[in-house]
Amino acid sequence: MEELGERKEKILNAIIKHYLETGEPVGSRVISKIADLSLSSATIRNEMADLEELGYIIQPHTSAGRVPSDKGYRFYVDHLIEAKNQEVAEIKDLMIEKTEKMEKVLKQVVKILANDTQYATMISAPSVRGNRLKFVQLSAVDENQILSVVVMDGNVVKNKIIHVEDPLDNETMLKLNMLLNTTLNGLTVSEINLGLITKLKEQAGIHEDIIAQVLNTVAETISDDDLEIYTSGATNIFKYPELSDSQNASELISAFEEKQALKEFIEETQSEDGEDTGIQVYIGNEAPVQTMKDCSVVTATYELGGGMKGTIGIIGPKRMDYEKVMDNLKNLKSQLDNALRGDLDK
Amino acid sequence: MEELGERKEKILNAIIKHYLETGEPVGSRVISKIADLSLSSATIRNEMADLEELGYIIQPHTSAGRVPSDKGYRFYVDHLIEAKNQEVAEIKDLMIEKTEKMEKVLKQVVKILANDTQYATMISAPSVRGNRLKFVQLSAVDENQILSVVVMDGNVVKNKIIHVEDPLDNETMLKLNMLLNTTLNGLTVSEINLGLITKLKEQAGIHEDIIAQVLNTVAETISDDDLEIYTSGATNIFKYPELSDSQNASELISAFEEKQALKEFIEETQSEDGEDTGIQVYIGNEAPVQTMKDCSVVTATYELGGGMKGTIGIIGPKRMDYEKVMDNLKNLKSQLDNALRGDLDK
DNA sequence: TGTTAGCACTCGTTTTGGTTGAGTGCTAAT
DNA sequence: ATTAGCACTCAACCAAAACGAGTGCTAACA
Repeated sequence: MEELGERKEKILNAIIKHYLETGEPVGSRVISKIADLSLSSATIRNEMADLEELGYIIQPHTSAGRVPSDKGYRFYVDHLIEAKNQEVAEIKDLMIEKTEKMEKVLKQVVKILANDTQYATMISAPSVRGNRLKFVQLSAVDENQILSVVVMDGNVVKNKIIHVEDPLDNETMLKLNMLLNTTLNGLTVSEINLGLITKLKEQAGIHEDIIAQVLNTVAETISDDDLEIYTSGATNIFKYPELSDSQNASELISAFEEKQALKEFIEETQSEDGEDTGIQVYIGNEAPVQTMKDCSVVTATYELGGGMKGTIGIIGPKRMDYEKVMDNLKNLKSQLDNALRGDLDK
Repeated sequence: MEELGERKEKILNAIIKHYLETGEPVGSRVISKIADLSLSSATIRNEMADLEELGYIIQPHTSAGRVPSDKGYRFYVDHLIEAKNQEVAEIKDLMIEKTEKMEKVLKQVVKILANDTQYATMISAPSVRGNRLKFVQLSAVDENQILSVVVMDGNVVKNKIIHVEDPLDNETMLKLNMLLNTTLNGLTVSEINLGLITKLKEQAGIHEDIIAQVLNTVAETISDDDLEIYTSGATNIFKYPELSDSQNASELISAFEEKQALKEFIEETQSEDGEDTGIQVYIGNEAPVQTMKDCSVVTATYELGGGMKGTIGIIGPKRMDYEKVMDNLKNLKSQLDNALRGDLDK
């Protein structure tokens, strides 16, 4: 990337900052008044012409002020990160109650975040892929129904009703439970391979269909289409005119409703290893989802140990308040860590 | 309600029908051509003037055609219901897979419905208030954690992790399980009164806190803020210009996101006993929620026996295709009945 | 050589005013 | 009671004009 020179940088920064606030194209006069470098509008104009040539800013039409380009935003954000990286994120307490259901925590978090930032937000539950089985139990609910309960590390509980033709006597039930627990306990899902399954079924004898259904439950637990995503504040989009012309808004909100696009995002996010901070910024077309080409998306990945990863994301206009958003996310990231971890071993 | 006279009725009907199709104010000429009564536009004009005076139609501005008022729609819908009541709803098979999770069925239904009608749709899971306890079980997950599983009639399963200071020995656990099951089995939640609770705790001795937490889980199961609502097609709103000016659309979609308003709706719906068909139509201000004053809402209540009730709703513009929507709902209502009932005892 | 004042120019936005046409209400004829 | 006819209304459309924010360029200046 080209070297800009201090003055140009300052001007570019001023332009972007002002644009972030107003959302209107910003002209040379404004900058000459605002920026602490005392220069006339004419000089600024010259510099702006240069900046435009370099691709950092854009003139929407001949006689309008300038607007940051994606490249401009990128510059801004990158420098922001540089500047911020040293600082320790100041942690205001967001009052996450230590409620026992992760689902509730997440719903609460995403709501708070949306409210606080006034952007659209999403959060994915930590994927339990690679998570360990902790406890399995079958119990007879009535003659033809067996309830299978599976508990994974992190207290993710999954249950399923299994239908059987003939009632199981107590003893068999006990034996099956024993078998399942001793065999599966402590395993990750990926460790349950075909050999193991065959062995299990063999030992279960005539009840192999039950085993199959239990394993099915386990498989479901980590299935990808089950990746839960919570969203909030989708309608905040309407607060930003550049996003809210009905065509655009409709698509965006649709994406939020469907959640399919969000999943793609989260996968992308988690694969692309976010540098040290774990925070990533996608500006405009950088986003892996076409629908969001007019937005910026800031994501953070949180981890719970044992490879459980989740993603928080904020979707807003390109002129979002990156500083605030990134601080917020950093903050939340650590709090989430605490809250959920605390939850786990409490 | 005033008597209209056949001719006025015919004209009113023609106006509304035409308006439903086009969404444009309809003038006297159009009606004189369309309606099978051969009258000149002038005559129609006279009649229209009358209808306006009676409040069935409205002139948006002096030199425009007429548009149905809420009262007009109401007239139309009421007569529609009268006419349709005799007929048996024709049942096309919607291919609801008999998957075992109610949640999935509902999500699927609401999606199909939204897709089919092109309106916004919602569905509430059948409330288990008044539902019976079928099975309770505690099991030790590890030293400090006990998993409590509660199964209600209709196979609604709820679980909760309970934290304890000291591990429980096997025997105690067995005793507690026995106690809980014998005492609670077959009871509805409202039947679990204070006396019972005290008695239970007494018998549990030092483990009364565990009992308390189990009961808590039961209480949560039927708590009102837990009333699950699934929605789909909220963005269909954008398809109807009269609803999609950004102010309106934002509020509406917001309502869909928050779901609070929808809850109010569903409560209203279920209390107000929908006549024989179980289908209700709210036009404009008839809706109990202010946000929807420019919409019409059609709801149907489905029942699963044992007092479990759920509500399906369709939210669209006032000029929605009532006929289609009501047919659709009637249809779905019965299918849902089958699918979920089938699910229950399968 | 870098900065600045001045000025002509551009171009989107807003305002204005005129035209159009669908639709009405009223009146008089049928 | 119905209808033809006509004057009237008014939102919608369109083109021309006025506006003004902002530019690029040039010439003067430190």
